[in-house]
Amino acid sequence: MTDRLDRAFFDRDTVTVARELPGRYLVRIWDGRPLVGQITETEAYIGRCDKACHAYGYRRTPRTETLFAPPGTVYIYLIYGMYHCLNLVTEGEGEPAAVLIRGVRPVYNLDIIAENRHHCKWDALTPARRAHLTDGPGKLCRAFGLTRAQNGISLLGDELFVCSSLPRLGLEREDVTGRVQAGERIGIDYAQEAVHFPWRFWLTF
DNA sequence: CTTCAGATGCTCT
DNA sequence: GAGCATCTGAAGA
Repeated sequence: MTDRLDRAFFDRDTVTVARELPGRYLVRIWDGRPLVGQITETEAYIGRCDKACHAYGYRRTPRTETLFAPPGTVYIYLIYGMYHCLNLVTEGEGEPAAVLIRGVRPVYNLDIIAENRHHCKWDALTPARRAHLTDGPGKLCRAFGLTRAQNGISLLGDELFVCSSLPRLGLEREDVTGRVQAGERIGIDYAQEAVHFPWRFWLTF
């Protein structure tokens, strides 16, 4: 069986969830096939206390409505008019908070992932191009076919979910706790003191 | 390797 | 109308 992360995993402190997501597998069912990426980079956003969060101070607007949904809900928004960002809602219901997935490493159905990004096969990509295929929030959404059409869906459904292992695909659980680094978040210069919160986590080699 | 400009449309004031 | 949780290709070092 696949050990899929359930609501209880996401119904915890957001920074803890963000720290524990690297190394797990993001699974997107695309045209009936699983596109899989190993999560490599995350960031925590917490409405209660974080000026970088769209729902800072419990700000409730049409866009932030999804952040108030139950833990395990998918929050996707459009950024810079052309890219999407994937977030996973955390903490208790009514606490607007989420983890931004900033990067994954492609591990299964590589040809489809390459096709979605560059309209070519995986084998046609240079090592440098492979390394950067899904290493940004906008890139991975493009590669995994995620848009606002998926905003509000649940990770407990069958379109998109996160697993600790996928034995049927030969992907075992990895304990990467010793390889996770923490640092400041990216691209939030407007967020004053929150700029320095060490709420970004990434996998090292 | 690095910097830099430009793309593009939604969201909230 | 201003700004945005980004990415790309071009140009330079």
